Amino acid sequence: MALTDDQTVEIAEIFRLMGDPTRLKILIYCLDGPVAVGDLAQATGASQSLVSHHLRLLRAARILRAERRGKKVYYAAADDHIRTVVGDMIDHVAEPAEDGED
Amino acid sequence: MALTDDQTVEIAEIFRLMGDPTRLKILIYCLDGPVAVGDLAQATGASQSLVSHHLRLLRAARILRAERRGKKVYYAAADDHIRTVVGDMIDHVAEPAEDGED
DNA sequence: TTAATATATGAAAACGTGTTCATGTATTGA
DNA sequence: TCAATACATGAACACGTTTTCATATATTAA
Repeated sequence: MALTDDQTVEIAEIFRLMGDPTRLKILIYCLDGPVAVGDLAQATGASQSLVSHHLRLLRAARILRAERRGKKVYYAAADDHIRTVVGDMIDHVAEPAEDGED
Repeated sequence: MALTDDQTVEIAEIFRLMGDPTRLKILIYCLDGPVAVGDLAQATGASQSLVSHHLRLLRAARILRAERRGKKVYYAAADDHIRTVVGDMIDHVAEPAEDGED
């Protein structure tokens, strides 16, 4: 599986966006279904403004997608790859360390 | 699957480390087996010093593990979760975009 | 021990990112 | 239209990170 330089940079960009605790919390809350911005702010403990800023980045990278219903805007994971990647990482952290580490 | 705050921060840290193009290139080259530092520098086009700095971070986070053989030090992915996460992400980028995006 | 090769590390420069605050836009209901 | 709710955005501050350069450590061979 050979990647172009652009593809590598694209993947790095997605990982980078997942690499901030506030953004990752937002993302995890969105994994199981659409969540409104206000609810994300409350769940994460971050300000509404900060959540919106992060949501814009996650949306631009196609990690989340937005859908307006009336006054509220609901965000959800863009696709199953995102869910799988985060799920794998959760497994990685949950699992006891493997043999031979330092 | 509920995560503690510490676990969320730990996962974010791993994603963050994968989120730099130079580091991600290093990581991808290490996915299929141990690679020496000098070879990583040549493959990525980064300086030996920069590669070493990045390797230290990847090692500290248990994303890569090091093994010395004579003068050379070989780095490889620490476990299968790492391989799986990167593999999923490669699929994500390779796949055509899903329906309904903007 | 000395030289050569391979890797690691400390400090500083250059650059980028997360967060807050104030304000703007969109939607609904009266 | 006016007020209220929900979300988005621009600017600026504060902070952290990537990278380079010089130098140090480890291993092997002579």
